[in-house]
Amino acid sequence: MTQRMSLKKLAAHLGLTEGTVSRALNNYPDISQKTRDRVQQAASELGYRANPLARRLATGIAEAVAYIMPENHSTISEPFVAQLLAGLGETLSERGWDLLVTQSVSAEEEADMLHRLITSGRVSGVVLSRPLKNDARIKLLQKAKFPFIVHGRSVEYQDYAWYDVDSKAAFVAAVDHLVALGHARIGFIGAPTYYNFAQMRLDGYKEAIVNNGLPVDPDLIQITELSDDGGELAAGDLLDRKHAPTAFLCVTDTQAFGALAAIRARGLVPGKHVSVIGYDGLRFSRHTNPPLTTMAQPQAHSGRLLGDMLLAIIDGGDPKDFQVLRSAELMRRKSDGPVWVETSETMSKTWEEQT
Amino acid sequence: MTQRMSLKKLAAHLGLTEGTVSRALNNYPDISQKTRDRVQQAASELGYRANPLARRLATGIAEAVAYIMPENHSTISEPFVAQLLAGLGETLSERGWDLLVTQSVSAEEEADMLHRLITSGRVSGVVLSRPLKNDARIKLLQKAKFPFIVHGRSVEYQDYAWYDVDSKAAFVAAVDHLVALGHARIGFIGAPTYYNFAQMRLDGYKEAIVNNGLPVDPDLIQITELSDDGGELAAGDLLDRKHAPTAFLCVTDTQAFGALAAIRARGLVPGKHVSVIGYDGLRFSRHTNPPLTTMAQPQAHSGRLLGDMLLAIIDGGDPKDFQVLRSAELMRRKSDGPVWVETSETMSKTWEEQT
DNA sequence: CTTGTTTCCGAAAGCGCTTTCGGAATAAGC
DNA sequence: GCTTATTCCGAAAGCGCTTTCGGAAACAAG
Repeated sequence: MTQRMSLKKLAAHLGLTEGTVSRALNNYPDISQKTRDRVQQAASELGYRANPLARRLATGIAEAVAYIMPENHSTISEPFVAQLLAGLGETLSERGWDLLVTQSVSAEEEADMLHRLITSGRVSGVVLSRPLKNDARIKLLQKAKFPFIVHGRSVEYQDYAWYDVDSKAAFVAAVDHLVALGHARIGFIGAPTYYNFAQMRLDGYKEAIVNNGLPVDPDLIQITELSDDGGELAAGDLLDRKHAPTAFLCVTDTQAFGALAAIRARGLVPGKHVSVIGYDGLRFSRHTNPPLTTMAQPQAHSGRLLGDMLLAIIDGGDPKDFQVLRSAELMRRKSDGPVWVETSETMSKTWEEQT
Repeated sequence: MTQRMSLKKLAAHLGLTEGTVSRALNNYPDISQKTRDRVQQAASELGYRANPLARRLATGIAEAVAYIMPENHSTISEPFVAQLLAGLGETLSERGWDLLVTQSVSAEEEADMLHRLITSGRVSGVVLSRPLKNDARIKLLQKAKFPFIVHGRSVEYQDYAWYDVDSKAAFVAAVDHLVALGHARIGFIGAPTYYNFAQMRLDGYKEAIVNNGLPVDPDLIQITELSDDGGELAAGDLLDRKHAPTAFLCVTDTQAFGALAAIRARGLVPGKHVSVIGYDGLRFSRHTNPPLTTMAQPQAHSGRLLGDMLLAIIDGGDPKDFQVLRSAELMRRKSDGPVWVETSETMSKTWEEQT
């Protein structure tokens, strides 16, 4: 362990040329089996490992992939990035590749950052997350013909690879579920619709409302920020109105946490007086008060899956062949229930007075 | 944008030598101000950016840092890795450096992985997290004289850089708080003590118990896994005993979630019949039932801090000069309260019957 | 035994940058 | 005006590996 082993030293030790040793190690066909074995054994005995930087420069293959973290890290909105990174890292390490993590400061800066990243040669592929409705990053990557995959879908999703959960269908199911419970005034707590996932969930909500013969009431739709506070504010606002909704559908579990808080703060009990359903299926959601009913997305091996798909594309696969849509499932806990029927006594009272 | 700009082309364009252009761009003193300006302007006009791989190979500086993710990603035990990564990434990107993320499969493999990582030249520094009591990784890095910083402390923490929260003191404070509320039988729900943080918290607990003139009862100490389920099992076990504790101290908020569940499952109300205090101060903890009282650690800019310290060490700073200890604060919510005094009626009844 | 094939390895040119060294050109010193 | 210092740039040798090309040696074919 005096000095790091180098190809040159290995070659000298074997009485061979650097080029020959290199080809022997990389299983070139023009090396006899005998010397190949000799070289590989010596390499492992001396603990030789090619310097990745040198190899990458020589081959032009970065042997690394970048994960672009979504912004909004100030909220608890990213409970699964650790899981996703673990999965990604697992796939990559099997190939000996590196996983880079980057994060943009602003949206405009992000395109710039991404451009620098892919032209710098540091990575051979990119995984994007939480795409916008009309995402400049996707356009950029497509134009550059750079391998990438996106976690989620943008509006036009024909031509690139993605992994997503059908949250529109999930919201349809959630609305249907609530309607079946007798709810007719269902509040929607959403996120800015430049996020395509927010748009899709809103679409699902509206579609299902209509299909159930209910009116789409714009007053019942609140767009707010992706945090518990956002959810609390939005739900509170809706609850304080004349015709408060009897149920809430939230775009994320995190917002649903806030909605629960808003309901409790008004002396009502979630799941009894007012229902709320979240989306995500965070492990944590079972601990809320009451335990949150939510549309759980299968996030088990999404990291691995994304990694495998990206590698396949880097290897020359057609991105169009890599589009997988999973579906979410209603995980019923305690925050939903039949619409609260007011008794004759309580009929004329306000919520507050009922406590 | 036909072909990526190279030093060679830039040099040709300027009628200069590659070496000269390189030195001009890197502000070497042996380049006249005039040509330096000329070069730098041309470079920015033509959008030239040095190829990082080539630069790294030539200089021997990896311009990258690795974050070793803690294992246990199956639990929700790592809610802040996203935040930490964001902070780290921010610091690094200001310098144009990369952030690598790796994760080990097994503990033994980790030492190997780490050794390969630091000898491969891919990174200039490493940030470790959640050190074990006697951490082989730290020894390895020290022996190799490789720049690193650890998030948390190991047993011997004189000679290297670390950032940690004084969780021992936090547990002393928590015990004092509970004792002041009249609690004399305080259960401790801990984690395997090969994690040094688990050991330190246990030490704090024991020390405070003794200082308060109470007996350290081994039966009150449960070591379990770092998850909500672990906490629930451990708390349940304790609650079902003859002399159940009147309060729980949990090593993490996540475990505390489980403890709350165990208490509620037995028809008791946390914060009234049985107190529980967690540790971490997760944002999420305000949403439990009831809202969790916890020792909140300042995790605001830990990522940035770790990054800055590591860079300073890489720049030649003495690791011993980079040791910062923050303290946690009691964040009182609703899961703690004075010890439950049984009335004469309930005196002889069991917990279950009281509901 | 010659000619034509294969097999296998050496030589050398990169990959795109950095950095040391030496020397021409210019400025300073007397 | 000549010597001694400075200033500034060119030349060249790496960094540690890969990959193409050509040719000597070994083999097969006639």
